[in-house]
Amino acid sequence: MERVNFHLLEEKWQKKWTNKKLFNPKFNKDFYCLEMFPYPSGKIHMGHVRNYTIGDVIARYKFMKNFNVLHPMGWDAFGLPAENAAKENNMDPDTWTKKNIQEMKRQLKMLGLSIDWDLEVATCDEDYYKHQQELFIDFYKAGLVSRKETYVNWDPKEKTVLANEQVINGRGWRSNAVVERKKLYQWFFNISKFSEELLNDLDKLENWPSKVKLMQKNWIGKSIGCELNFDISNSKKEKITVFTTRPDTIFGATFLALSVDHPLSKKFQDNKEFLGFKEKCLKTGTTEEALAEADKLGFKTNLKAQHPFIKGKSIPVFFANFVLMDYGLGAIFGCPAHDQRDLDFANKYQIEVIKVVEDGNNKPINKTAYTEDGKIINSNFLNGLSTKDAKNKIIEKIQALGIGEKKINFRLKDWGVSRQRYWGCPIPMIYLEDGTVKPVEKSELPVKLPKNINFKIEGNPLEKHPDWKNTIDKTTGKKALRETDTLDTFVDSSWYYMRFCSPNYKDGPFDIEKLNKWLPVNQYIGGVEHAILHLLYSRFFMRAVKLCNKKIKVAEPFNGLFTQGMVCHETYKDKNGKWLSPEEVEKKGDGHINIKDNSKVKVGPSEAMSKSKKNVIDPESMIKIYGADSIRWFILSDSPPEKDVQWSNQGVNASNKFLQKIWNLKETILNRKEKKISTEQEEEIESEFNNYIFKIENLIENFHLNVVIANVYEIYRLLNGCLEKKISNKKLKKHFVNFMRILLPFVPHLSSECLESMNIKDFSEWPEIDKKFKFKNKVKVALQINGKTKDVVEMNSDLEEKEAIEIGQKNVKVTKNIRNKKIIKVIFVKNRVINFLIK
RNA sequence: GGGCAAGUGGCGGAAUUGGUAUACGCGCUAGUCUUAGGAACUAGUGCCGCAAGGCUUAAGAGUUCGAGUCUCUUCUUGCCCA
Repeated sequence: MERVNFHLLEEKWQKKWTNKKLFNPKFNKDFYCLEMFPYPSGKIHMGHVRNYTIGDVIARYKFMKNFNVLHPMGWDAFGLPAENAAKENNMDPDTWTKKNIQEMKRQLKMLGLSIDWDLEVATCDEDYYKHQQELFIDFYKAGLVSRKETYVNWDPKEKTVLANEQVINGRGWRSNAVVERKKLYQWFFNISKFSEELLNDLDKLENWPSKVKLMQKNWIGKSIGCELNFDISNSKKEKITVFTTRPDTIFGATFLALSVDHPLSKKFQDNKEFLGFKEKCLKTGTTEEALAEADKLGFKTNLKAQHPFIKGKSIPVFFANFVLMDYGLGAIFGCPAHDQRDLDFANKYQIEVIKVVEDGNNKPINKTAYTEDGKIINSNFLNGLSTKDAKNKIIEKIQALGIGEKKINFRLKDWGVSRQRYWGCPIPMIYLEDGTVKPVEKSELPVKLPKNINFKIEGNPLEKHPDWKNTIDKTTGKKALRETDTLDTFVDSSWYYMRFCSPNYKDGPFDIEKLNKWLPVNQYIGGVEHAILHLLYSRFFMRAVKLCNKKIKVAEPFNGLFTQGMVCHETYKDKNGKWLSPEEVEKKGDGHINIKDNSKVKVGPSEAMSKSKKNVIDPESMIKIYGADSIRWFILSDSPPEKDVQWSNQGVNASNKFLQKIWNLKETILNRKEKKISTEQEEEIESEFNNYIFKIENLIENFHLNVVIANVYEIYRLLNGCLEKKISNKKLKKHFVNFMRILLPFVPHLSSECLESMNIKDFSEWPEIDKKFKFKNKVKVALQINGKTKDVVEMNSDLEEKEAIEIGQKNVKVTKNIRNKKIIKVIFVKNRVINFLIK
């Protein structure tokens, strides 16, 4: 049998698809299929292969189902690695990025993806970021952008601001340096204006994984609470207003804690001890986790607050490191018995602990706070109520007394978008000498990045540039300074799916008509690591854009979302504990050896492929050995797409062998001698084949791609078995052609070649289900005695109860079991089960 | 600590959603052929048992004619939040 040359074949079909512009939209029903675009790091990795293969199956399947498919690809091209490369290799970030894009594009093309490359965009292109600057200005004018001085997570090593999720255990995710708090003027997108909407509209996203929706819900973090005023007994002018989500525990309040930035701190600005304390606080990160973990530090003031519901009770006022100015009001009341942080603090500073929620034991609260719900005690008029009822009652009371009011609080804060970096989209704002801050005129866009930056100088490259920031305000002719921060790269990726609808549009970020036509994205596919921020920011952008332009009809950017799992591989360590890559390791007998010196290798657990652990398999070298189709086939075959998949060389090898067998089957069918024909046998096959098509359609629509592949193996067996059956060549060829059509989204090169050699011209048709054969005429029915299956027999489908039971009763295994016993009852489930209950 | 998933052969995993548990693939075993290979083909492969048969979906209970699937308890693992 002829060996398939996968390489020649794949090259041939890739050329054909490109030349024919096969993937430019042309039908009527629209389908927008989008995979998360990659960061151009230099080479594609297996995660990309998996992501884009899944997307390609969906896109090609929809294309064959006569949809007009939009399937674009682009590059998330701004970001820090380009700057690091610039530092290390003295290379211009632009050149470095474009080179990587070329390389990765070449590699992606080897996979034979059905991408319309005419739509390609890179976020670092002037043509892209120009429009992003327009959007920024539109948002600014619509009141969706603000400039605020806030604390940021400052990475002292990278000299830049980190987002909360880039801080891991108090350290920078990349640099591993201890993160500090630093006050900076920052640009913000006012995403919190949409908190309620972003939360409520999650319910409308029916085709999103509920896991992702839950994560977003928790991230937005809506909580109901109230503000409450405390009088200061020894300073009549002052009042402290706190925010709390637990007003029901007010009778357990034994201290107040203020943020070091609270307005009252001004009273202590000459107090050396306080200033020292404040400095200490800045060493703590700003994440909730860091705050909870940190040692609780306090600075006791001489102020005494008056408890609003216990006459004559005064409680001490502290400044504390775990209270932040930008959450709530920067002031809380501490109820140590029912909040762990408060309890840790109280234990440290010998503050009274009063239990006000019944915890089911009579012991006093010691080291662990009781944070669950329960019955209220020790609380005067709240006694006996549940926490929930007490919350309502106390809020009512507080409002009636005019000492506070009900407030809804969100965990979601405004999105700080300023980054002190070069390789990003310049923020199109200028500062005049008189203090005016204003956007750059749109006619002056884009604000371009300067070339010839010296990356050896520390700090913000745009700030350090000799003259880039000097400019002139177009309208007044006055001297001005440019904003030298660039935008967070999450901004770039928050609207690229909009740009794809009209990537070459010159008069704005997008052609609104096209935007309305294509959005929302029907199927978005990517890693679950973007479940929160990227998706939330994109949802914000869609709303912001809609707010700025009433003609836009789209509410949510992504209708369907699928999050795929990671690609994993075993990890290897040599005798010295150093990581080894799979190429340096060989399997020998039961163990593994280092090919360098035959020494034993320690095999670790399978983990997500990562450079640091060296457990990486390079897609291109795999394609060079096995061909793209084999790689595509394997990466889909072994695990459900939403779960992690284990890379296995044996698995790829098996995929490759199977594809070769398909080719051989085609050759055999083409050379087959005509057989005698039995209509009955032909119909049986026809019916089975129809069942498979029906089944596979459902499986693809539900992303059970690994099960599709299991079914394909069965179809192969079915067709292979047909060779010797009484089936005409014509019928057999027809089935094989349909088989190839089912396979086309998965292994497009091989199927195309097979279809061509069977003289098929149109590859864009998905096989139709012949309703006549949709359901099997024979079914297998389980015969049970007292619920235990004793035998399985074939019966005509849809047999009525009486007839079926009669057949069942004659079955040998059944009669044997029934002997000497009485049938009390028979349970009959059509086409499934006959269950005899005997005694 | 809280929330959400999940737990099925030696391994990756199926199971039409309450109706044949272990499909399909890998691996393994035996055999055939050969230009002796990391090829191809055939058969076998959950556990116990010579067999008839019995047992089996992390453990235990419950609902049901019938439970991998539903309910409760316990254990383990993963993810997210703290």
